Amino acid sequence: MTRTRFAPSPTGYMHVGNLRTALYAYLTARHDGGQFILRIEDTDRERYVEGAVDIIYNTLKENGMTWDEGPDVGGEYGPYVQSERMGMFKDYAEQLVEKGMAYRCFCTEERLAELHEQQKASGEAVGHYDRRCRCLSCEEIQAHLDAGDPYVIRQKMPTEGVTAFDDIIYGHIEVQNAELEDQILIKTDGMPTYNFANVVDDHLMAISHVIRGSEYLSSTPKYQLLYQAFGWDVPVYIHCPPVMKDEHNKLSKRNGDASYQDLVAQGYLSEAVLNYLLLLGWSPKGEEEIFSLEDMIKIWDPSRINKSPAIFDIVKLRAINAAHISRMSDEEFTKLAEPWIRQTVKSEIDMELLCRNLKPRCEILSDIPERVAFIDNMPETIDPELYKNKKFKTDADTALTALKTLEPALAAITDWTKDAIYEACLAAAQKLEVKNGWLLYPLGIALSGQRSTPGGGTDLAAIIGREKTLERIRKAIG
RNA sequence: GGCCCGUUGGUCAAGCGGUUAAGACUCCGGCCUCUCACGCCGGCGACGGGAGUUCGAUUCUCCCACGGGUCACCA
Repeated sequence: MTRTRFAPSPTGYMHVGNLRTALYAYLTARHDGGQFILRIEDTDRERYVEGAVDIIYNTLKENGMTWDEGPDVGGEYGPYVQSERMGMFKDYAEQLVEKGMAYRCFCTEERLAELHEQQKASGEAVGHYDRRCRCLSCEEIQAHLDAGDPYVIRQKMPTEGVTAFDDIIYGHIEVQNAELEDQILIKTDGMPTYNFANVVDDHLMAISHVIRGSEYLSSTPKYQLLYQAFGWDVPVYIHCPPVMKDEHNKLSKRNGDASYQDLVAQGYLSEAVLNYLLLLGWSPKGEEEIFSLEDMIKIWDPSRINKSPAIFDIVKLRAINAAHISRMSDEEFTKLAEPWIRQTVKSEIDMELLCRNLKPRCEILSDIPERVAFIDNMPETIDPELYKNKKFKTDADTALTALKTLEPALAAITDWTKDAIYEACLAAAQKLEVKNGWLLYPLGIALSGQRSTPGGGTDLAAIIGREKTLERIRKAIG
């Protein structure tokens, strides 16, 4: 049974790299018909941010990623909040001590610091604990214990040989055991270190696939040895490369890079963000790139995750967002777009027609307010240059003629609809023996005061209504 | 610095010994068209470097360069 977990720390907004990891874990579980578990790793009180857990819940929910077990929904492997599990780890570490795979270390922080200085001075391999307490006699240990000396429990690493593991993405990786430090499992306060808690939790929760960032690649051999020491089955490892801001820097909330929440606030669709994230570091087998979450579950294959870091490209995200918008129904789009339109347009308009015209013209929702602002706010004067169009051979002079022709023709319309307006304009053009564009291009300019508009002249007329249309034409005629 | 990992156009990427080295985004043309956009057609643009192995390397091996990660009683 495939069981994956997403184990975020509640430290604030969810950044996109994190969301991507959640997605990959979710997809791996769902593709196999397995379970997706949410575990909150909140033991770092320093970085804990109030409300961050809700952000995690909401982000996953907004994206349709449901979890089968978690703090809020429970499950048979709980509790799912790490801080509530803290008491259970010491026993596991003691088991290892009894097996001779771990040992108590009574070295003080001062000695460790001293050791570090010495190592630095002598130029030998820095950082590693010298394993002094590894060969303490029973009597010595008992003496320390009797004296009530504080101690940590360290993992006893093999001194020779290699430890190997297999990663779905990176393949077979081997490291020399001599490189490994006797890492601390249980701190002096009796609480586990992250690495230890993580292994025990994953085992206890029966996690079958561990999906996490590639920064854990170098600590995985230690994890591997822990699983072996306990005699537990090792999970399948899937290490994902980081999402980068540029060639050198990881995307992070620290330097204010866009979080998922920021992107949504900027008018990106959550489906599009998720779709983009799917593609950032992973590629589907075929050519199709636009997917719903359901599609993703079907086609997901973790072995196609790329090995190298991927740079986050907002331009591509925009394109994916546009693709999702264009695939929406007009009704759906209208519902989403209306609040954005209403930011700059208060007057009564043909909302449906506007939205139909807007849909293929906006890549993200926040493009909208500025695009439609002309509806309520026309510039005082229209730059005559705008009337120039090479193809239709128009300029300010021809525009004047055109608008003078249009004014009575439009004024005569009783049924103010896009079709009726268009018909009337066509008739006028025929009468004048000119191309439609010659007549209609200036109309769009006169009604909007800008070159780029959501729809042609007749669309605009229908959208803003008869009164405004005639008023603007008359003003343009002067 | 030690160890681990990576390196295909500007970006995301396919490729898994023999290909005119896909595709997407961007950019540039053209078509369509009542503007702009959408759409369609076309174009520019890449295997980090050097040795091997091989009849043949983007693909395998080694070295170098560059980049990333990791070396806590943080998670």
